[in-house]
Amino acid sequence: MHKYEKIRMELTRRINTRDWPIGTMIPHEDELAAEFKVARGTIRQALSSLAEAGFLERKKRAGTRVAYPKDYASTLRIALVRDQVEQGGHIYDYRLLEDQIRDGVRRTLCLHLKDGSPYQLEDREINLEAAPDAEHTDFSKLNPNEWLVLHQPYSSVQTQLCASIPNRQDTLYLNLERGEPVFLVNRETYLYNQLITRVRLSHPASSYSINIENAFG
Amino acid sequence: MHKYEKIRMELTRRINTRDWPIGTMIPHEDELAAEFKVARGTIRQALSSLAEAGFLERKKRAGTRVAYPKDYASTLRIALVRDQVEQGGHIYDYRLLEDQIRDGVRRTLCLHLKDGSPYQLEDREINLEAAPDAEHTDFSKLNPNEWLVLHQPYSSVQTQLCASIPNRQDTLYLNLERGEPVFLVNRETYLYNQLITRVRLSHPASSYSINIENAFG
DNA sequence: ACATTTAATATGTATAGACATAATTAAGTT
DNA sequence: AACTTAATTATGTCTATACATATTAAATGT
Repeated sequence: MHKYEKIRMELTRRINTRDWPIGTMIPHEDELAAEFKVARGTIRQALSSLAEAGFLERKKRAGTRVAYPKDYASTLRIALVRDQVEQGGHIYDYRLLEDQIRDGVRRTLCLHLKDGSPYQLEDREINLEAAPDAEHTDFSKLNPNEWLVLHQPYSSVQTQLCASIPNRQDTLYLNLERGEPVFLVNRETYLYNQLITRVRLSHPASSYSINIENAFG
Repeated sequence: MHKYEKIRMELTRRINTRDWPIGTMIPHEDELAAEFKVARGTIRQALSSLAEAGFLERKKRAGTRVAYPKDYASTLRIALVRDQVEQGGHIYDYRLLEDQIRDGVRRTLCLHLKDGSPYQLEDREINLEAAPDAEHTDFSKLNPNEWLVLHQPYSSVQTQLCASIPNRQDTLYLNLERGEPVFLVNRETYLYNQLITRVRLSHPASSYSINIENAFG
């Protein structure tokens, strides 16, 4: 184990146990460097990663304080649907249900299957002006999401997570129980302010959830 | 603007435009240092942050390659409910509906309001063995979540996001439309493998969503 | 007393060099 | 050909030093 890792562990302990209470200032980099008998750079590596994770707040001249936990910060990773399914050792498959071009927009409807059951319904629009290569691509073998992620440059993504009553398409394709809602992921992808693609991903609520684990040890 | 920021911007551009296609190796640190006429440490600052963000994969001896985008990584920050409400300039209020202790567990039911309307129903259990200070705290003025976050040490958090049919409590308190589902956040908080608290946060689907923005410029 | 200027200081950025480590490649052995 | 061992090399860690910058605290002037 490296020095900065040991130091980060010890500092994390002091924060978690409230030895260093929330809102209080902690010792300066030089003091900590002296305490742990390392160079300032090594202390900085530990402090910076803790600040990045939201546990410390650092300001020039003012020093470093234990952050007031305004939120539970955690890195959410929404994997490609194929990986989501195959990760659990299940069989992935998908079907291209609709595919049409109108007014410079290619619209696709895909059903993604897990062990043969509906897992995700993907309703997508691609702006062909911004992504001309997507006009003549065959999505019957490689799904639109995977193709876009591989070939289409993008620079920002907006994601919305919500619950919803199923729409007609959801009801038609997702094999929902009576009254079962859907979990929605709505996403817009941009390349420098130009919309590339907009997608609505719907999942049966009974068999879909996003799980996040967060350890500060 | 600092050198490493300029460099990171330029490298990001090369990745986004696929000048450096996905999966290919990029030049070594020393080569980039020579190209940009900076020290290796400065290049490392840029490369490390891009690797942290998931755009590059780095391995000793093997070098650095443009990462296959397995997922959309993004930092999800779920704020304290009070901040969520007040952030939009709305009025926050809450009511403690139930509060009882049984078998070493304190169970609380709280309704959080946004401009007087139900926003979140919080159904919580606190393990008093692990959090003895929570036994005699008055939650009628300071809500349990805020108290715990301020006073209770914890070291790991598990969060689940899902959609669901409302249960009896949800129906009773959340003023749901007919057939309206709820958006659920289930969370368990631990201090070194000891369960501190378990909470079920339910929100009316029609007025709640989690929004994430992600820019790589 | 108040506003303004100046000094002090903790963190931030950048450089240079040494050594550690993991993964690959090359060399040597059976 | 297959297996083991040694050399190579790009990234990772650590140190030491210098200067930049933002913010606070002190000094100064009116």
